[in-house]
Amino acid sequence: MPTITLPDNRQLPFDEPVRVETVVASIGAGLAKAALAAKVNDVLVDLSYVIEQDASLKVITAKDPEGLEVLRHSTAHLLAQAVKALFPSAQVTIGPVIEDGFYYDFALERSFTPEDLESIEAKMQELAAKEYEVTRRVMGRDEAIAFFRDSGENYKAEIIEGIPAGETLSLYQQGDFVDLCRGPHVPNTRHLKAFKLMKVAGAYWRGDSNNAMLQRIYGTAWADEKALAAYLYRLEEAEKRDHRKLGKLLDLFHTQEEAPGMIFWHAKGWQLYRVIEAYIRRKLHEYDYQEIRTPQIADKILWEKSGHWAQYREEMWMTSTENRDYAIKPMSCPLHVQVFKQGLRSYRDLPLRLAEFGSCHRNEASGTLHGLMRVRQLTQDDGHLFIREDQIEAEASKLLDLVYEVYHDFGFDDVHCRLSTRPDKRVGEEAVWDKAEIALQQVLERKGVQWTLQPGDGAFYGPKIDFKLRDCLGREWQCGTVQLDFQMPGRLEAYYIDEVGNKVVPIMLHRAVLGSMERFIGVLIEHFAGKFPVWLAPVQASILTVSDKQAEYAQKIYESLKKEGLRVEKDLRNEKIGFKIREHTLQKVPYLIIIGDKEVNSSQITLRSRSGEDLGAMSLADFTSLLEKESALLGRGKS
RNA sequence: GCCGGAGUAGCUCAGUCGGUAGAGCAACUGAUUCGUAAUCAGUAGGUCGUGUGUUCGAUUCACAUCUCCGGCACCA
Repeated sequence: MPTITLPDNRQLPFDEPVRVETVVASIGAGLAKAALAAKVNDVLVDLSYVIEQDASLKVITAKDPEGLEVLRHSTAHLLAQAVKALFPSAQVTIGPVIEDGFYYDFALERSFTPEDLESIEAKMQELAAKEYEVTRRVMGRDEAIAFFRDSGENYKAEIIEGIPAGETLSLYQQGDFVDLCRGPHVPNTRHLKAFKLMKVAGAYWRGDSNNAMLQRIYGTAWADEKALAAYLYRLEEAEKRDHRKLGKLLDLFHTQEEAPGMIFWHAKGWQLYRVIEAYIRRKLHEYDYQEIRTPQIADKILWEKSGHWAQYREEMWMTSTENRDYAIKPMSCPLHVQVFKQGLRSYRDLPLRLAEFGSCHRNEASGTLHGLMRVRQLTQDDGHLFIREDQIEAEASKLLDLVYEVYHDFGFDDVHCRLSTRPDKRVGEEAVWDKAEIALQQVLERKGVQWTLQPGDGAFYGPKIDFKLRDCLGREWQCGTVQLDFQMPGRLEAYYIDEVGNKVVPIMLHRAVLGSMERFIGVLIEHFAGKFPVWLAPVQASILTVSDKQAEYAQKIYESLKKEGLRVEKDLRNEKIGFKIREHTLQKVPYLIIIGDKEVNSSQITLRSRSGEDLGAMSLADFTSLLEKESALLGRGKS
């Protein structure tokens, strides 16, 4: 005799076990039409689920986040159904929901073409319109294996073989299409309307590059056409922020075939770079670092000792001369250890904080290169702290402060923090790893920052905390990192003398705040969509004359602003003022200074903001103090 | 590295079912001196990513290769 409690605390008594859809129908016809699934005692279930005991019930529609997930998941099934209809020899594998959509992986002897995608999508529309009931049934594990083997679905059978014997599995059927799935699913394909197939790509079976490559079709699905259109518009807008596009448009940098994965910084991009570098230098000073500079290349022997050769040989660039092999440095840590090792170190010297804008070369796989985000020559805002064991917490904690402070100054408040633990390929004893992982976790917990665990993702010498920022399409890029290392100083024979005269191997904290300068600038460009705040903007103001007559006065203004240390450009061309404004606005210059006869006569300037606002006439002194005030805000104010 | 797509003027792109290519913007020249997002006219500009092959003839077809784009794997 279940009594069902609705979210508004209304109670519905039933005489016997009842299907969710029956309950929903008794609430109202409109709701019954919109219902996709339900939460019974907070567990997401199908509408066909039978409630036997007293329970709470919440009906899920496409308006709920869970409803959207169900919708997307069912759309993935619809995709598989359409593919099977058009390509009977295709085998289905998995089709999960992802952010903003779903994908489904298929095994097929040939590749899907973009044209195939169109016909598959049309088929999906056609199938959805048939308003198939989506039905659920359970099957024993062994029976399910046989079922999928018989239908030629070997990948599905393999998945089920990984499930413990004796378990029962749920299968979902719509028309003649059956798929193994945990569910829940929409009750009828008529709910699937607003979807679009986005792209086709290769993906390894079970995510392992030793396995066969499957064909993955990505799609997106929404509650209605309007939401779908809004999503597509959002993508279009995001593409306009692409740092590669803006890098060209704003004349910041370029890349070319002869140097894949390496950046040619143009004057404006390099100006931006230098401002960021100068900012970091101020922070290094504030946090008691010593900036150093170490060689670009070093004997292979050093890398063998440090462990890099064994772990990362593939990615290291090599060069040789006079029968000696050298590696171009992929990172600075072994070289910083060499600096630490010069002279005899005392426990009183610790913590010793060394920093370097280290130019590193890594032979990244060709398919991974991506604008500024993934390059083969990168500059880390690198640092290594040599510390005693009792200093771990204090130093790691200070690092978190530094990282969050810096990100805040650049206007990033959406930082994803990850703790990565021991990987398969590693050096060092398990007990040391235990200690290191616990230490980092404790620091995170005491700081009270939000973080997630990434098991197996640590560096080969120790666990790490990573800070990730998102690009305009929502892809995450690792920027800052804090890595605890109990291995490398010992491998490279570094030690200090403790209070009682013993030689002790220091612990090393590797850290980068921005990560790679290149990547950080890439994210920064997209974050601001090229509209850099005044302190970062390569050109802070452009001086535009209305006609030739004001050239001399404009030149004077230009000189005095330059003398103030401001980054200004002048545009004295014989062009209409509207044209000049357009050009400099497209260049996203924060302030335009308009000089006409009026300004010459009153010894003033007229100011226009990047957003098109007329800020009126003012003296040069007023303008410089305005810029100064705004620069002091860094990236924390308006952009 | 793997799967798929792409590479044509400085930029954005059109085009050639095999007969050596075109637009807009930019550049250059001239006219215009014009007050808040494009003044007008003219000129010049490309061995169609690279190599090899097929062909009377290749930017177009084939093969190889490089780079880029989207994923996957990787990411000290």
